[in-house]
Amino acid sequence: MSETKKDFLRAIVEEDLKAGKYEAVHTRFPPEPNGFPHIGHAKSIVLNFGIARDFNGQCNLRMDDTDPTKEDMKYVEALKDAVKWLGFDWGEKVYFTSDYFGKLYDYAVELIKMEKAYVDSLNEEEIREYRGTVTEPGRRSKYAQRSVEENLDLFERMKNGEFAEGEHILRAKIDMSSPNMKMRDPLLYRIRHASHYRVGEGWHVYPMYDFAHCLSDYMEGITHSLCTLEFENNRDIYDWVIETLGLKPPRPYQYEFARLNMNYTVMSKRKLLELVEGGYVNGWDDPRLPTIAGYKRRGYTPESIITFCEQIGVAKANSTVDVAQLEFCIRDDLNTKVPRVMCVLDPLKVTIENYEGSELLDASYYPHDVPKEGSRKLPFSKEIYIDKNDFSENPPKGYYRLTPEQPVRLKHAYIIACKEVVKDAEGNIVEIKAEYFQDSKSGSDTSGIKVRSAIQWVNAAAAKKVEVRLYDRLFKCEAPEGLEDLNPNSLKVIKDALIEPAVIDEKPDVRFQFEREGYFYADPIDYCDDAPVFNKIVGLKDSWAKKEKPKPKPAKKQKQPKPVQKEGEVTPMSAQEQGRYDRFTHEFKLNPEVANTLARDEKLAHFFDEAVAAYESPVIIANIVANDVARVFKENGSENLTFTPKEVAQLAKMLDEETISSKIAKQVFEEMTATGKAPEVIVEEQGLKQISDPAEIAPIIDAIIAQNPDNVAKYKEGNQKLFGFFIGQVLKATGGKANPKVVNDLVREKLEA
RNA sequence: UGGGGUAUAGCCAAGUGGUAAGGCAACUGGUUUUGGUCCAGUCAUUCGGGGGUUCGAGUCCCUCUACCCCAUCCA
Repeated sequence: MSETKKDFLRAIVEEDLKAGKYEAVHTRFPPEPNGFPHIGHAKSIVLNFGIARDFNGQCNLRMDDTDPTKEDMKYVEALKDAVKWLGFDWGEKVYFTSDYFGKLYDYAVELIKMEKAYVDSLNEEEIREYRGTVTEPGRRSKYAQRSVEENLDLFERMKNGEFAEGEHILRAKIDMSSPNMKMRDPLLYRIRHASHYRVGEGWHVYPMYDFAHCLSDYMEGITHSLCTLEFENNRDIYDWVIETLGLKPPRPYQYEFARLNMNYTVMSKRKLLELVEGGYVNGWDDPRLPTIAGYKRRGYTPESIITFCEQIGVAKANSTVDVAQLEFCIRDDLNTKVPRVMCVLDPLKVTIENYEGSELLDASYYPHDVPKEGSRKLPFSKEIYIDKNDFSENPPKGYYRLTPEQPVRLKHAYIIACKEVVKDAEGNIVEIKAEYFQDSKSGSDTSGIKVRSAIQWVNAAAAKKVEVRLYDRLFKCEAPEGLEDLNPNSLKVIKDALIEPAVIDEKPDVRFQFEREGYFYADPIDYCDDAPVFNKIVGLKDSWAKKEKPKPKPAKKQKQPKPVQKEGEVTPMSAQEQGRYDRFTHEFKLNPEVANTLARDEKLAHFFDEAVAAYESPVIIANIVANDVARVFKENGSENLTFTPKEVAQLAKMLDEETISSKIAKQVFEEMTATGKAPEVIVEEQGLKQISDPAEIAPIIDAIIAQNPDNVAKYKEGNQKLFGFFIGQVLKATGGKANPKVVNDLVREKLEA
């Protein structure tokens, strides 16, 4: 395992491995081949293959192809391409759920024989109706009573194609009134007289996801089956199938994580398809799309996508990642990799009136801070082009580029100054007449002229014309709903940009940084030397653009008077609960909150009463019961307790008599729930008696203070938070046994001294 | 509405009772022949709200709120 922080899934894997639950980890990436993979798939690929790599395990690539009406070989190829492009290896072969149709069928037959599955003959509408709703239980179909023989016969005839689609269906016999809708006799097999893209015509029944997936995982020896959050409710079926079939361990377990969402784009198959089929973009590999093919065509590197997936982490909270995070990853990757060249997107002619002849300038492909070798020759002469943005007749404040008063350096060449601005009839600037300073040549500048910026340029005679495709976000708002949110300016094509000749003649790379513009990629499909085409991958960060037109700040975050949250109504207590509450507050003088917790929970209240009967210290006992015991009840249920009310009373007694501190009491209670030992025994065995003697504690505090001079200083400067740090250190040094009250007093005394 | 989940900065996200990690974004300043990179620094008295337990709570207990998922013969 690398030094990178572990996400919760890796933590589970590590623990399972350590506990010897499995010999090795085995994951799988299981897409349905019914659409093109996008960056959300990349997250899953990086996760599944990444875990396998980190723990020296394996990851299968499996096509989950159980719906013959939707799947296609072209998607299989696209999925394979995506995994390969990202640099992962699926080993010997690609797995297909459709390869298991035979075995799956046998498992279904087994379920029928166990009377755990039946052929239902309700129609679609009836099935829906019988299922009930989220608040009302469903009811079972009368066909659930069919005999094993009849079910076997029917199921076989379903397979043989003797029935029409929808006439019969195979269902698991679970529980039609389960609070989990997914468990109300889920559908296992449906009749489809369709040709499957891989297995062809042989089958007339096809397994459903919930039946096929868990068994496919099992048959492949998968250990950790990772899927997205929307399958949380399906986990019960996953476990039911494996358990009911009595499959031998080791068996796989399902874990869920949040799927990737990103702002300014859409990720759902349906919406992506709408964009492609509606012609809003140019195919599945349109560089504006979040598809893998799109990123690839745009010029993103697989490394940058992988880094992105690793950076965003894996968790269970639904979230939307800022696309700026992805853009950072590709900039960061390309910065140290690609050559810098000069391209003028919006040319403005500059004639250097005092320059005669021509020369070839030496120009490194990489800046001083990129440790790579390589250079080209830059032809220079009288007529050049610069970008229109790099000249301003009436410059705004803070403008560093060329103006009538301000000279500028031509990158790798000379410093020039504007002599005259030539305009057309409408007043548009069409040309700049300039002069150059002979002794300002790049690398041997003795002119002493200070310029604020160096701009890109191309030689008019030698430059090549190129098409440049500028991509912006596909949608204009962060959380697009539909087509109406499309950004009308997401694609801007510049037909006549000018680029320095070496890019075409020497081809030092396929990706470039166009100096001061951004990163660009020679389009892998449309590019040819006679008509070069470059895609903009991502722009450079541009702090000038931000300064020039600051974004409308989203309403400065001013201290708002915290929005008062509406409190919902608390359900009133029943008469019995009210009675208990009154008794607890009056007879035992319990804190109202604690009394409330106890009174509302029958089992806790009972436990409390029994404990108080054993040792009359109601307040302490109530606190333990309402907090710690309540936790155990919540986690493990109130049956099969490993401790008794009497033992809790004993624990309270030790607390009451100050034999142990409340911190140690928690620890002892943990031990009681884990081992079932009596509290006195635990305290005795582990020597947990509280240390209250200041003489014993003081030297420890002195040592801690001596070891942490920095923190002592910070504390004295007023950092009150550090007080807790010192207490923590002292308690740690004493194994938690020091009396925290004594420690508090002593530490304060010594620190203030 | 029954059930299952989730909530830590503008966006992700660590954190298993003892000083609120890290990345992105943003903002200072320095270096710079890219308004890039790099470097230095700033950016949560507080973890959805309210109570409780504790010497000490983002972490334990109670409660409320908001959002997501489930009633496809899709996966």
